[in-house]
Amino acid sequence: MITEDTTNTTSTMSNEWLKDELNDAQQAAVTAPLGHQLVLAGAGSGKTRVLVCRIAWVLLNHSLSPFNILAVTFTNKAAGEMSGRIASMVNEAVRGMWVGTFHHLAHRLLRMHWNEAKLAENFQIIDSDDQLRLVKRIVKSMNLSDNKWAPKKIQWFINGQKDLGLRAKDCVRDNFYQDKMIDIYYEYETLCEQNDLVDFSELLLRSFELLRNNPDLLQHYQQRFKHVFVDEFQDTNSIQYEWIKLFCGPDTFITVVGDDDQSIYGWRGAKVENIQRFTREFSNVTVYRLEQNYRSTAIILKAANALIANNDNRLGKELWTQSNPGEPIPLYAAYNEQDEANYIVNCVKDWVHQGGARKEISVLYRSNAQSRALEEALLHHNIPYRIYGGVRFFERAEIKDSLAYLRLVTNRNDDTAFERVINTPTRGIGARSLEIVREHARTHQLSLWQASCELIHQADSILKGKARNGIAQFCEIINAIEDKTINWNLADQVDFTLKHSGLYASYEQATSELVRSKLENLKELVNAASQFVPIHTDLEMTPLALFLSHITLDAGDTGADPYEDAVQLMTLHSAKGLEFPFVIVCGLEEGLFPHKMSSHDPDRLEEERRLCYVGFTRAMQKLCITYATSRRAYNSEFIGRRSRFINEIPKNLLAEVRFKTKVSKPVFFQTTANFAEDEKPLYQIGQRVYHQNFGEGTVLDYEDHRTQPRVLIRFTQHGDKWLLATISKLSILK
DNA sequence: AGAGCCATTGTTTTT
DNA sequence: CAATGGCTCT
Repeated sequence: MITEDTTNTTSTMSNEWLKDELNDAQQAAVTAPLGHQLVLAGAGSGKTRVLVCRIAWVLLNHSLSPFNILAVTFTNKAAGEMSGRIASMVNEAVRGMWVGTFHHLAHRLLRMHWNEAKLAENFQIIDSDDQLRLVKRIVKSMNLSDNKWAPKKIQWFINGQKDLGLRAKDCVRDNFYQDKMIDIYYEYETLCEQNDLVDFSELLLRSFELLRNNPDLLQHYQQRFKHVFVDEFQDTNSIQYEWIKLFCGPDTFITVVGDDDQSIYGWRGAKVENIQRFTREFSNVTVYRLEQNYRSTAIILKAANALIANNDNRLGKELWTQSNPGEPIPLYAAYNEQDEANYIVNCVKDWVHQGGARKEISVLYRSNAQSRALEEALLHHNIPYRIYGGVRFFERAEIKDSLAYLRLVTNRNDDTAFERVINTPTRGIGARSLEIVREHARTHQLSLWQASCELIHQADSILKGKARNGIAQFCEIINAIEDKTINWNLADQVDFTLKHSGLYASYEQATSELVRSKLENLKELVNAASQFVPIHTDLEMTPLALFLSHITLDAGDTGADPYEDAVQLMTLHSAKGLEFPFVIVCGLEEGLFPHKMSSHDPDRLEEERRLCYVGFTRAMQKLCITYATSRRAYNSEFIGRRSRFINEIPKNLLAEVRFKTKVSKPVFFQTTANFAEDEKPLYQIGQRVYHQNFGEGTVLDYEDHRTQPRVLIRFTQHGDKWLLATISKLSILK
């Protein structure tokens, strides 16, 4: 049933390399006798190296083949890095080894055993965007107001239940509110079944049930996997824990690696307690601690340690380093978010002036919305940058439209895809005709596709004229794409779909720049298809089906282009597992970081602090932190205090960039305009001004404790200058 | 049927 | 303030 390479290809290496490359603690973990292991690995302590070496060690010294290894990570990046490093260490080692994210491996299981999992062979994976649409449709069809029953809340609820391993039938009905939620959950389950759709949480839950309900299968995998490795164990949720536990048979050893101080996914169900639970539920677990940090300078590490020491809920661990102290951490108090962004731009310029590369710099922020001010500033100064997260490529509307066609080609029962593109581009099918199709589908228990086919072929169809032609045309398009391109290569297939669906044409007509970019995106999709190399070739899937799965599972996980020298912008969450020579953590204000949604609850506050800790510990040589006194949120601007996290860093590690201002009496602008004495504008920090010789600049500071009041202005072209306030002629820019 | 306008509403983090 | 959704007008 399962055919894979079982040859043992690993015996060419000696063990000497371990002695040179690893410190004592690392060596102990790597060379330990077989058994259950818990490795508590602090940030930058060589966690991945230990994991990789341990796998290599087990292969070399315990006559196991790669076939016996299961290694689970959270991100594709981590999985890729792991298999790459193992491969370079042990010849050809990864063949037959299962290395991947929870979601990938679960997906793989379901593809291999779709029948036992009670799925259609051509089931599709939906992302959270599709999921939300589905929930919206259900809420509407149940005649519930989406004010009271916010689709996002319901989506959250459903995923939460699935993460706990609960089906709709297992949920406890405590009150009216939950009752309704569970009803919707039921509807959602049915809809997914009918449409052969599987969401992210479903991948895990379904594959868990698959193994639990099929003892033969379970036994097969338990015997196959002699050694299981789990990375970032602090981020596992309930179902993932159970999932892992299932794989561990009586003869399976398991190694988990984690750091309780870096647990930042509690909000989506991750349970740090899984670490302690692991030591309880698996017998004779040996605990290893990696506490020497190799990444950061001593000052950065001290700051991070001091910060995290404020958390009560810790397993306890103090990182140390032999590195040199490095520079104190610059702390910049910006006037507002623009000033903050400009300061960051200057940091980038300085770094580059000193011979650094832009791609060595990462700017980290709490929420995606913060990227805007940064983008504007970087754009304005022509500094190449790259944003991770935010609106991802495959989430763009035009791409989703294209994918909907491809999904229908793969599976006609995909109603979500059907609804999305039945009238995109417009072909004369309105809400009324669509409702007829929906009604027919509902009464006859058909998919929308099947209903359409029946309706257009009935002699006395309720569907008339234009709409009927439109639907018939649509069905022909889908069928034609499949018939014609069935043996074509993937890129041509996608290209033909875009042509034949009319999507290309609909964007080609328009002239606006916005629409042009959409056309570019479509071409980029074809390009992505041509670049696509299927990995799991052993699965019996068409290249198209593999491509579609790949897109939903790997969307947005595009790593940095090594040739592109761009500043890296990302949230603190997506920075986990990465490191950069120069890290800037911005927006350290109460209410933003820690976020106000988390400030009330002590547990969630600790998670915010861990997030900050993660941010600080990404830095290798230089760390810089900033906050803004005033920040434009949605309607108004709000004045924030500096984050408590800043105050938790010992003063002597910080270098405040600002000068102390001593203002005893108002200081006025000398402007080019003629103002009456009493209406002369006051200097304001953050104010944009223009100087005849120096051009545009921003007021950074002012002081009047000397005989002459003076003002510090940061000019875009000429850098920082102190000017005499009453003499320099400045005009105010709005 | 479709475009465009107005109003409402939501603002954390994501595999 | 932006983005989405619903409504109206053509």
